[in-house]
Order: sequence, then C-alpha cells, then structure tokens
Amino acid sequence: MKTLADRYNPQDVESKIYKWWEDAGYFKAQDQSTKPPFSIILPPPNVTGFLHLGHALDHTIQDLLIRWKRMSGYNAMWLPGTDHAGIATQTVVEKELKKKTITRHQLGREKFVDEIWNWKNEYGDRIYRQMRRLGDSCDWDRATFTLDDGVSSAVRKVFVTLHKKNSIYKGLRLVNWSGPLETAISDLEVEYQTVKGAMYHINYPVDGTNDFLTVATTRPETMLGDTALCVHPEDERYKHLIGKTVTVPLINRQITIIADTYVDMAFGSGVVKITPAHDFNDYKIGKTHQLEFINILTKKAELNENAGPYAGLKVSEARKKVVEDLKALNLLVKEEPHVHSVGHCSRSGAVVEPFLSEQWFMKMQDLALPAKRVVESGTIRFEPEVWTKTYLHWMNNIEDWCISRQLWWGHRIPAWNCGACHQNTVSETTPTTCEHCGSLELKQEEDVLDTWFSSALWAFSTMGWPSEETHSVETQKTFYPTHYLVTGHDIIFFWVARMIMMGLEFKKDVPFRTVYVHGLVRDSQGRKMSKSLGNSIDPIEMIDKYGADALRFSFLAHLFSGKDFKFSEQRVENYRNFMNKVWNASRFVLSHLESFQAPPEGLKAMPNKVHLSVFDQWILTKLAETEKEVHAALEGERFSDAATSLYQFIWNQFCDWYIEFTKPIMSSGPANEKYATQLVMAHVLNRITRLLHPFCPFITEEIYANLPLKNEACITDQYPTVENDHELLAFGSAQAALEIDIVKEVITAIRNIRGENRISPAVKLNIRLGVNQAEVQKILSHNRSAITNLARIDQMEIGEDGNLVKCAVTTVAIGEARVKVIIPLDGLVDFNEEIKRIEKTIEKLEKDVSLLSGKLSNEKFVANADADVVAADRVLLRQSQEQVVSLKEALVRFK
RNA sequence: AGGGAGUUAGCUCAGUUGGUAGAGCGCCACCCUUACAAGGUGGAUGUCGCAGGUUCGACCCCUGUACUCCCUACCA
Repeated sequence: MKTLADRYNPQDVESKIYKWWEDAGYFKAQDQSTKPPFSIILPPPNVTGFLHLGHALDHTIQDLLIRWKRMSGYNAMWLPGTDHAGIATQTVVEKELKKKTITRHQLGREKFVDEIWNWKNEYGDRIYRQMRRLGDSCDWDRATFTLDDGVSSAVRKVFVTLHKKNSIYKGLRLVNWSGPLETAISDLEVEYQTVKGAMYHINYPVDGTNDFLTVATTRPETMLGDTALCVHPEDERYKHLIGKTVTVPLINRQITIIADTYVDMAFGSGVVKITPAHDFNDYKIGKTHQLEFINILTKKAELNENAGPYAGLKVSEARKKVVEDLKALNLLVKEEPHVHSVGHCSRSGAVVEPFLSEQWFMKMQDLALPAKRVVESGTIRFEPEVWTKTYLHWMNNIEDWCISRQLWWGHRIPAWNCGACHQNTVSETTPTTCEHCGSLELKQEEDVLDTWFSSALWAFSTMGWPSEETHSVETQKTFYPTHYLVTGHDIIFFWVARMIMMGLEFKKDVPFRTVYVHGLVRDSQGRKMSKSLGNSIDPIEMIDKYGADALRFSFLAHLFSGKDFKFSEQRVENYRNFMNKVWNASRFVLSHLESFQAPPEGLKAMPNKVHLSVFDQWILTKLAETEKEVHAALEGERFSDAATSLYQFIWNQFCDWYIEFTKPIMSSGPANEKYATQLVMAHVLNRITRLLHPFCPFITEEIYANLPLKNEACITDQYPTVENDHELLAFGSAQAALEIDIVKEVITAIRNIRGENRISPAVKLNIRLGVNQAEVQKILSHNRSAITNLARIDQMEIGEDGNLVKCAVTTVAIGEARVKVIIPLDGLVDFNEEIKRIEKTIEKLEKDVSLLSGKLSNEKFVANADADVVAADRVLLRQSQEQVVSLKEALVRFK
C-alpha cells in the first residue's frame, strides 16, 4: 500500500478521479433497467456562461441526490444541458463586435448568427469543464443544447399545436420594450427599481375658455402621445367639462375630456392624461373608450415623427426639452421631487418603455388551470412548502405571455407571412404555399421565441420528444416524470411554472414530483453578489484553493431550507480542515491495517461479540445511530442535518474517542484483540467513505481506493443504511454505549479539573474514583487503561471515597451510575483556582436547586405536569442538593 | 398597496408534538502528546426583537407592536 501524504491535496486527486469515473462510465444511466429509475434534469446554464456560486450550490444538491440514489440501487440519471439564452448571448456577442466597431446590422442576420455559433463553439464547453471540476456526475452522453435539432423540432411542434388550439396568437398590443435591445421583453424580465424622479404638474388649456386643467405626470414627454384627459364621472369639480376638449400644449392637438371610474378623485388633481400607446393603464382606457393610439417612439426608444419637433431625441432628452418648453409657455405649474419605482430591462438595464407592437402571445389561463391543480393536490410538492402559495398566487393572476422577441439568436417563429393575403401559415416544416390563398409568396417571421419557450419544454424535449424512435420512447418511459427539480426561487415563474404547464399539456403528466427550492447565494454580509460591488466569488477559485469537496461540504452543511445562502470563504476553509481530518484519520487507520488481511468470508469472520472490545461495540452503536440519522435526513431533504451528523460522528466520536481508545490495542495489544479492532476499524472507515461520498466524492473515492475492504468503486458501492448494514451493526451494544459514556465522562471530568487548575499535561496525576455500585466499579476497572491513558493518570484507585482533604472532587452521573472523581491537589497547585472552580459550580447548582424546589413546591405543577417530568425533577433536585453539600464540604477542606 | 418569511451566543444558524437554551466557526487559556498545529485539551458567552395573553410552566401557542428581508402589483 502506498503511503498517503500527511495533508490532503485535492489537486493531486480530483482531475484524475473524475477522469476515471467518466472513462468507466459510472455516470451513465440505462434507458432500460431492472433498477428503479431516479432522474433529475439540470437547469441549463447559459451556454457561454461561467459557473458561478449559485450554480455550484444548485449542482452540489443535485449531485448529492444523484450519487446517493445511485449508491442506493437506483438507475440514477442526471441530464445536463445548456441554454442558448437568447438575449444574454446575443448581447455578449454584440458587445464583442462593438469592440471591432461592427454592428450586427452591418453584418446581417445570417453572418451575425454564424458569429454567435462561433462564439458558442468556442465557449460552449467551458461550463461543462467547470462542472466537472465540481464533481457533477452527469450522464454526459445525454447533454443537450436548446438549439439542438431535437429540441428545435419539439419547439415547432408545440408552437404549431398550441397555435391550432388558438392558444398562441398574434396581436397588436402594448408590451414592455427594451430600447437598447430593440425587442419586446416579458413582464418577468422587467425589474422595478426605486428612483428619484420628479412629478410635473402641467396645465392643459381648456378650449374656448381661459381655464386650465392641471395634470400631474412623471413622464411629461408622453404628453406628445396623449389622446384624452380623464376625470371621475362623479367629480363635481370637472363634471361640467366632460365631453369638452383641451389642447395638448407643444403639439396643439385637441383631445377630449372623458370620464372613467378608474380615476381616483383624491389623488393629485383628479385629472389623468391618457397616453394609450405608452402606458398600460391608459392602454386599457384607450381600448374601452376607443381612443386614438398614437405611438411616439421608434424601436430604439427614440421619439418618432409623431412627436413633431422632438423627433429623433432620446426619451430622457425629450423629457428635458418638453419641460423647458412648457416652462417657457408658462404651462408648468410646478415640479416636485418624486420617488417612484420604474421598470428596467433586466438584461440591458435601460428603462423599459411600454411600446405598441405586433407580437406573438401565449394564452395562459387554460394552461394554468391543470398546473394549479397538480400543486394543490400535492402531485407536485414544493420544498419548502411556502413556495406553493407564491406559485398559486401567480397562477391565479397569470397574464398572457409575450413569446416573440425581436432578436436573431434563438428559435425562429415557425410562421410564414403571405405576401398576397398577408395571413400567416404556421407549420412545423417550411411550407411552400400559403394555406389561406395558395400563394407562393411566403416569408418567414423574423422574430424568434423567448428563450423560456424552449426551456418550458426542457423536461421532455431533452428526452427525445416528439421523436417516436425506440430510444426516445424508452427514455421518456423510464425517466419522465423526473423526481426532483432543484432550482433557485428566482425562476419559479420563468421556468418551473411553465414547465409544469407544458408537461401537463404535452406529456399528460407532471414534469417532476418535487421542486426543491434553494435560496440565492449572497456574500457573507447578505448582499447580492455582483460585479459592481466587487464581492462576487469564483467557485473555481475556491476549488483551486480548498478543493471541490470542501466547497461542496460548506454548501451542504449550511443549507437551510429556503433561506438565502450566505457564502463565506472562511467556512470553506473550515470544511477543508474537515477534509484534512478525514484524510488523516484514514491515513492513521490504513497505517494500522497494513498487516491486516480482510477475511474472504466477510462479516461471517467477525469474531463473536465477546471478542470485540467495548470500544468496537460502542463505535458500531454510534455508527448505527449515524446511519439512521443520515438516512432520515436525506429522505427529508434536510441536507445540513445529514452533513452535520456525519461531521460529528467522524470528528467527535470516531477521531476524538474511538481512535484514541484503540491506539494501545493497535500498537501493543494481543493479536486477537488487535485483529478484532482492525476488522471493526476497516469496516467503520469503509462506511465513513461511503456515507460521505455523495457529499464529498473526490476524497472519499481516493481513500476508498486504499481500503482493504472494498468493491470496484466508492461511487458504485452501496449506500450504508441500518438495513443494509444490520449484520455489522448487530455487533454494537447498548451496554457498551453506556459503559463508554461513563468512561468518557470520567475522563472529561479529570481533564476539566486539570485544565481549570492549569496543571500541565506533562504532570501525571494520581486519582481515586469513589464508587459504591459494584457494576460501575467493574466498568471502571475494565476500562482502567483507557482512563489512565487519555486522562494522563499515574495511579488510579477505584472504590471508597477515602480522605478528601485538599482534593478536587467532581461527581459524574450517567443514568443511575455515580462516580466521584477525586484528585489530590496538595503539592500540585495553590488552591485558588480550585476554590474558584468549586465556587462557580456551587453557584450554578444552587440556582438549579432554587429553581427546582420552587417548581416542586408548586402544588399545581405537581398535580398537572406529567408524572415522569415531576419524578425527573425530584431526582435532579436531590442530586443537586447532595452535590452542593459535598462541594461545600470540599471548600472547607481547602481553607 | 397586497402577500410571504424572519428576529435565539461576536458571526452563520439549529431548536419535530410547551417541561431548567444547542451546534459550527470565532474568542480566551494551556499544549508541537508518535494520524492531523488545516491539530489536541479545557473554558467563557444568550431578559430567545418588544409588550400583553393562555398555562402550574412559553423560544415554542394566541393578540398586538417594532425592525429586517423577499415576492407580486404599481398611482397618474
């Protein structure tokens, strides 16, 4: 056996191990298998993106689930993929071209799209390489890109089918418009930000009078598109003006004063200007009152010819000029600072302008109905459950989805305009003639679909749908619906909801059973990570520095359901230390297994319980507890509980006690005892590596390779559970557990006295253990060497209390057992520290006594509380009182 | 504006049917004890946001209140 380095170096093992796994095909799932299926589809990251910490968290959870299920006998399939990310990718490439002072319009559509494909081919693998660094055990053969042929045909089929059902339609509507991107964006892509603006009060001259109507607005430039003023029909101030006209200043257009209950009489002046083509509320009023819709903007969000003298200006410039001109005309009543929220394009950051344009929409209400039902009925479960409400609330208020984008990168809409009859022919394949008039003059729609359109189909388009080839059918049969969708709450509406709707519509079944929603990764102060704040952290850098396992464990150990994740490098370092601890413990164990031959007959060779030391029996009991906890925690999606349970078992039980207890046996015990311990140690270390593997796959695989007891690979070995391990765990014993508890407590009590009195570890103590229970005496004498070794004791007497003069005394109580730890201090220390220690203990005990006696003298407590609660308190009270008495006696002996 | 979540040790957070508050990290002290100083041993630290109520008893249940965060919508 090779010797392991005394520090764990992730760089030495990670890439080597990953390659080995991948080459061996361990990540591959079978389309047909006798094993039960377990599947997860990765939320596809942007094809040209980088892995950020949010991905790292998201992937770590999925990989944990996949590896755990794979080891638990499932046909585990994790399907990776990347998204073409329409706007994001097109923007990136446009920016690159801009450096060469080329615009996409100069290149033309075809060449520009080629340029993006080049970009994709160059960077498309980067994120996959980064995922490998993290240890993602995806079935790479199934990797899918949203513009792959299969996905594209799914997109067309869905579009055509929904169009036939009239669920997709084209219409002239007011949409959110991003000027810089020159495209419509969906409601969800609008981010509202609070900005300091101004409220402008503008006078509109009432025709035929010298009166004015004052209107307040935050967007004065939109007055150029006003086609009405509106008041409340019951408003006594303005009732008489309804039906009359005013003149819009600056452009001198006459518009009518209309009435609508939409207007809030109490707000502002009670008069609202109506700009149907540039405001969503005004749009509705414009429709009801059949007003004229005047568009004053170009696609670049600059003022157009309808804005007269303001044509060509940017919105912000126009606003300035309009205000100046109004001032000059003395029509600006006042301008006051006003804080309000303004929609910004989540991609370009520009202010979103409501813009009238022809777009394609998907009707959502009918699709939402069944999608609501499956969540209400629990067929799909959100974890944590709070997201159910958010989801249902949105579904209840769902609006039609604008699915067309004026971009070049994406799935081009499968509709062809007829030059003759101007109707659309919608078809999965390129049509040759117009289905309405038979004309040959067909031209495909320029627009592409919103990226989320193809994402919505992801759960089945990645499995080959709608292809009817055997392979594709089998895949869907085995893996659809998937078991988990793991994602952040930021895309519940963008993606999760739409996947549910599409899954139900086209597969007649939900796309997944459980939506595990994790929080967003923030910095250690809880701020969003962003480039501008300079607080973003590159996960690859963390992996380089601390190893993938440490990064993964730091996520899993602190993942609290639904809460945002505050990332701290310090914590990664701490878990790097844990990895090192695991490494070194393994190193120690393996060094003592060099001469060990694993019995070919396996556990049957395990000596009978009587031959196992009490330490062995105890650690197996602890192992059983741990396996039980880990299983329950993983089943309950309490990943941090599982991680913590393992951490504590390994560090606080196995390393701190078991290894220390057994050192003497390993170095100089009798051969049969040593063999028994080796056998148990080998088994426990084997279980540790397997239990830990889904959390930190690299280090565990590396250790596993050096184990004397092993199968082909850790990644494919069985995940330990109490059930699977019952043969081994049967060697544990509750009696041993109790025994070790007593021994540990006695050792800790001695260490405490030593520490508090600052007695150097170099000084070996002489102690007495005062015990009058024969059973306990027996336990202590059996474990004499463990106590003397670990507490650094020279002479140890067990039996009577004896002379207590100038002795430190502490009573250890475990269940019924009582042990008085007595350490003569004369000559070792001045007694000040010990007196302080005793006084401190007395103080605490007296507090307990007064609390307990108060409780117990309360008749109502005794009458109402559970009998065992009362009894336990009585015992506690008696014990505390006894201890106070004996400590007070001890105090006297020091004076 | 409507909806949701939170407030427990210096920090990050547990606390599963109400019964004398926990973990990790950090901190302090002492130790290079032959797996590990990325380590060992010991220690300190909380009016459980605030105010009421229910109860023999409340971090836990109820009411109110303050603050923080998130989501949805957005007022001209």
